[in-house]
Amino acid sequence: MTDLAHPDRIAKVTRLREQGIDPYPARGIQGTPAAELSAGAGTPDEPGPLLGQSVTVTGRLLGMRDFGKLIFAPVQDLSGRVQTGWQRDSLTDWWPQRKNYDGGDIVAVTGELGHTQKGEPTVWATKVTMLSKAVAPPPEKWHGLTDTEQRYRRRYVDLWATPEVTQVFIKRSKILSVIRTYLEGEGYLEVETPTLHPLMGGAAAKPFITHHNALDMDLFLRIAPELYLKRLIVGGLERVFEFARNFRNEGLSTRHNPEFTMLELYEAQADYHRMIELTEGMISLACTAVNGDNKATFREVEYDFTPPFKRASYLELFKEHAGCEYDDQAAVHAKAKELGISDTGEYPKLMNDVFEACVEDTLTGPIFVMDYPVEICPLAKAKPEDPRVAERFEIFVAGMELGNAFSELNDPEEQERRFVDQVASKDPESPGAVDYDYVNALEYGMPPAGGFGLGIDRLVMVLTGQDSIRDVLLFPAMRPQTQAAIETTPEEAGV
RNA sequence: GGGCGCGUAGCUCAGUCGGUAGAGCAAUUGGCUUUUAACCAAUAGGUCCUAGGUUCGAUCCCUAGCGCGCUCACCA
Repeated sequence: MTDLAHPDRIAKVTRLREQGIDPYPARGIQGTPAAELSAGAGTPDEPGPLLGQSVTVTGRLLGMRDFGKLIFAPVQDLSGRVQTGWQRDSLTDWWPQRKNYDGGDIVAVTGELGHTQKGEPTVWATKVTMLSKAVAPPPEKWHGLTDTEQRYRRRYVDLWATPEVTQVFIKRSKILSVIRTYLEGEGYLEVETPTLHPLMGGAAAKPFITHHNALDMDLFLRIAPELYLKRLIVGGLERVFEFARNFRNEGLSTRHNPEFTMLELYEAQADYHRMIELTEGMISLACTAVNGDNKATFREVEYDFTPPFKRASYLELFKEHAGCEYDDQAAVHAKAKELGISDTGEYPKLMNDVFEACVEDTLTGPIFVMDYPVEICPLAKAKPEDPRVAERFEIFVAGMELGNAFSELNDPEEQERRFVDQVASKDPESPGAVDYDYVNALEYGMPPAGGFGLGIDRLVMVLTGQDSIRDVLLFPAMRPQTQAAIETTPEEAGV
């Protein structure tokens, strides 16, 4: 037992057992959702279809009020709450053990559905069954859990103590479901690719490194599924998508969690224009699924996701906000200095840093930023009409990058050259070795293809109006709380 | 990693201009058959985040650390 278990409640567990009652019975009891009972009872003036029927409700006891010979005991389940009324005269045999029941306990209550004098739908109990005794007391009934640390650490309490939290995660599930259904309707195949990668690639980020004992080799937790999914396009699967959990060994913020979910999809014979169509389609559907229409309010600003979204050219945005041409190195260096951006010696990175500093905050969105300089797009195909830029877009909402797409590079020679350049780069986030197996895949011929990656967590933030990525992750990354957890090394844990 | 803020009962919070702490809810006991933040009375519950320092005395002041939040940096 931890010190959260209350001695009085532990004593009640013993008392229940002494009375021959199992406080943790093996079988559950199926009931009717609380919300259905509330609705089904109607009002005293307009009785609902369930009024007067014998019903059962199963859930957590919260907010009990004891009047001596009558106890009002609301029961909460996933659907909501319904009040139950326990009367001594209807529960004669059971009555003496009522004191073994506390707020937080999981119970089943059976009885006739009726109303109180004030018209509150109420299950008038003829039977009360303990399904699980809570030895830890619930949070304070009015304020609930407000300490964000406690909410994230003890989500198993937060979810029922803060009902809005549950709604966010129900919406997250709906968003995933709608996107999946949409893509399947477009002929896409959902696939799963490795999470343990022998080489890092498909994005630029610091990786987590782990070790496989039997193979005696280091492996990277994937930072992106991109190169595997494109291998499947070479393999002829034509349209594939994956809800990929990616891992990046970088800082935490309201927009960053070390593991996050990215939807990536690839479509043969498509280009980035087709990716725009899919992006607009899935985001609009997802928004409607959770908000009823194409509007979502995020950080006190309303966004409209009715297609088509705005488009703007990277080069033009650069000129407009940075005040110089993207390839005017002297001017860009001057601008970088003015903004206090450190120069790593890589001009394309510096140029893009200037773009991000000058432009990103202005991208209220939803907006597609189109046609990025080819130097910062190692996996994208150059635009035939203007080889200075790659056929790539990023979609922004609230100044936040939500997704990234391009017409995929499928020239093996060009790909190999760009990989070699990356490896030679001083950037510590560049891959350490060329992925020759991927080059080899391209040598077999990858059809022209469009690809797209969408940050699911950020999309959920925007669509559900949550300011922090932690509020859309059930268990956001936190430092371990207990000293024991900190001091237990992997070896001690038997790993 | 930098800056700012916070850390007191199971929960939500007061408070002590330095003399080892209180309220409400939760819990326990008693009362109450129509409440819905029920009510009334009583009881119990605290390493005041940790470790040093200053002091006759530290929960309070100082230093360091730990944890959390916000923010900046980082972030294809």
